[in-house]
Amino acid sequence: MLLSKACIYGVRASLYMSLVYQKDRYISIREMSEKLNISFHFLTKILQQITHAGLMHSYKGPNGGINLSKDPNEITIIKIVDAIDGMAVFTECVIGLPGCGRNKPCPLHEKWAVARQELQDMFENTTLHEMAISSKKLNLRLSDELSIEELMI
Amino acid sequence: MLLSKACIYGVRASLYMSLVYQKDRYISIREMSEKLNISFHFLTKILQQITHAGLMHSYKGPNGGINLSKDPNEITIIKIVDAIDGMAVFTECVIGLPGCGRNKPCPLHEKWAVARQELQDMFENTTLHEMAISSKKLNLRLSDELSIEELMI
DNA sequence: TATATTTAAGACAAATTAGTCTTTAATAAA
DNA sequence: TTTATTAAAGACTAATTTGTCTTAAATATA
Ligand code: SF4
Ligand code: SF4
Repeated sequence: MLLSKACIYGVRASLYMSLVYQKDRYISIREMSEKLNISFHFLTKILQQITHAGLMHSYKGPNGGINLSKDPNEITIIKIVDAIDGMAVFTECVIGLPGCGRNKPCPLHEKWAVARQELQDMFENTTLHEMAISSKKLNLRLSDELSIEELMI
Repeated sequence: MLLSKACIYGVRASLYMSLVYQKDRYISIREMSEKLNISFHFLTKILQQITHAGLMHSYKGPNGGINLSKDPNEITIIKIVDAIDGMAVFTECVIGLPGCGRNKPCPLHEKWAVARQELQDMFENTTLHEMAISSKKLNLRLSDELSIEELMI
C-alpha cells in the first residue's frame, strides 16, 4: 500500500471539502464522516494533522467545523499526503536501504528513482480543484458506497 | 511504504542469491541472514513463501539451504513481490476505494493508472540477473552495512 | 546408528497502525 | 447565563505487521 489508511482518508476528506467548498463556510466533521463512511473520531484526528499543517482551519461550536485555508486550486494533493504520511514515499528506497543517494546507490536505483519521481510529480501537479472538477463532470466515486452525485444531495 | 518489510527482505535475499548463484549449490539461510543483517527466523519464513511460490528450492541437513529454482535471468522481481505482498499494489486504488475499474473510476484515476502501470512494468522487466550484473559492476549496496564487494568476501 | 546441521512449523511477543471512547474547551444562540 | 453544538486532546482497544523462540523433521556424515 503506497499511502496509509489515515492518509487515504485525508485525501478523500480533502476532495469532499473541495467539492462543497465555499469561502468562510465550515463543514462539520460528523457530516463528512457519515458521507464518506469514515470513523468520526479517526477522521477528526486526521483532520487535525491537516489543520496543523496549515491546509485547513477549524472552528468550534454550532455551525463550526473545518474549511480549506485556501482556494482548492491552490492546494495540491501532495500537501495532504505530506501532512499525514510525510514525504518519505518520494525519497526512500524501494528496498528500504538507509541513506539513499548519500552513499552508493542500490541495484534497483535507476528504474526506481524515475518511477518515484513520476509519482511525486503526479501528486505535486494535481490540485484539489482539478480533481473536484473532473469528479463532478464524470460523477466519480469518493466513498465505497456513493457516487459524488449521490454524495452531494 | 510501497512494499512491506517482509517483501523488501525477500527482494534483498533474492538479489543475494543471484549474486552467488551456482546451479545445485544451496545457500544457508543463516549465512544470508547474517550477511544481510536480517533476523534469521523472519527470513526463514519469508523464504518459505518464496519457495512455496516455486521460485526457490530448499534442502534440509548439512550443506542444505536454499537455491533458485531457475537461472536468475529467468526470474523477474515482480515474481518475488507477488509471492510475498501479492499483486494488489499494481491493481488497487491509490485512495483505497474498492472495485477499481469495475464501476466508475475515482478522481485520481487517470494519473494513478499510468503511474501504477509504470511501477508494474519496472518490476516486471527487471530480472534478478540484470540487477546482479549492474550491482557487481557498480559495487552497489545490498545491506545497510556492506557494499556488495564487502558482502561477497 | 548416532550426531550435527539444516529447514519447517507454529506458538508467542513486540511494535506499529487503525480505530473507539470519554472528557474538555470553545462558541453560538436561546 | 444556560444549553446545545462542535472540535481538541488523550486514554484506551483492536488489528496487523514484524520479529523471536522452541520444537520437530529431514539429511549428511562420521
Ligand atoms: S539509490 Fe535508489 S534503489 Fe538505491 S537505495 Fe536509493 S532509492 Fe533505493
Ligand atoms: S479508478 Fe483509479 S483512482 Fe479510481 S479507484 Fe480505481 S485506481 Fe483508484
